[in-house]
Amino acid sequence: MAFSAKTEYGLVSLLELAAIYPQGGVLQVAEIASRQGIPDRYLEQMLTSLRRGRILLSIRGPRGGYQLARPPAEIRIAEVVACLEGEVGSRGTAARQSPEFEVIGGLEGRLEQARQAILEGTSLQDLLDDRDLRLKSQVMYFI
Amino acid sequence: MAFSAKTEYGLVSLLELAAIYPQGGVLQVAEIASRQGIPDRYLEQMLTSLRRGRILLSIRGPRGGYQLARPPAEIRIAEVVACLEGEVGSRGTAARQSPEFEVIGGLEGRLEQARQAILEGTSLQDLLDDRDLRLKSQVMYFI
DNA sequence: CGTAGTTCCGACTACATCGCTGGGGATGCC
DNA sequence: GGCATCCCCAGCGATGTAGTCGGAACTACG
Repeated sequence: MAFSAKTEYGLVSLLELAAIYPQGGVLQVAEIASRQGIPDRYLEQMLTSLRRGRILLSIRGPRGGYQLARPPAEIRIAEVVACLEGEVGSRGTAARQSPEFEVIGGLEGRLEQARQAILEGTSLQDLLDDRDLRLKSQVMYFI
Repeated sequence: MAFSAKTEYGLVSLLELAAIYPQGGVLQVAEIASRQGIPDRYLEQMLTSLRRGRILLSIRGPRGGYQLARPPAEIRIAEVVACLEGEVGSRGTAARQSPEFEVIGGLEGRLEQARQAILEGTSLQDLLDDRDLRLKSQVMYFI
């Protein structure tokens, strides 16, 4: 898996919220959790992270829930991923100081860069379009 | 870090061996370990994995050691990485079966594919060339 | 105003993996 | 035979991951 469970759970939740964003849609933790088969008390933490990262807005009290803070086209996946799996102090051990380790470090840099390019180049809207395409073809297959 | 310590250690060792491959070079675990500042008993395990993956040959007894099984240009980094961080049964938890999870899975697939393309497209010789370039510019800076 | 439905916050546990160490065995040159 | 080297595998501490829990804070509604 390229993503941790945390990241996956957060992303599917954002997808659900993105799908109903035009209607100013709000969903509760329990709704998303039960529909996606995710432990709700766990999902809670991801949505809290996303709120702190200003990707979600929360509404407290009865009839509360979460909604996107911005339109799906303005939410880059890179931002979401950073928000969900960031928070780890002192990334990695200080790289060794030999030419060989430097070369490997360069390769790692290129890998990270390629990954980042994809995540930066993908918006929540893109994933939503992907989902709608799948749903549509699924329906046509059903007919 | 894009690589685990295991993978980094294995790669720098291969780089050292690649540098002396034309002379049919052999190095011992202890030599590589001390020069790169790696715990030798740990490095031993990586080199054993690489031997099992037919990337290294080993010579036992006094004046023994390890050498590349093939020229550096014929060793793809993808193969090395797979050999070093593979060995984990049942890759990841079975992906959930909702359209949203499938979309995320697709994104993960694209990420893995981009990573794999880089690792497949890079040979040990490429990294060696990179290292030689760094060494050369380091020397010129020294002068 | 009270209550019930929610989000919010932080602590806790169980388990796996990672980085590393250690004990001995096998092999082979001298 | 002795020593240098690789070989195999067991275990250990620290860290991270996935998930659980108790309860406080907030707020819509009757």
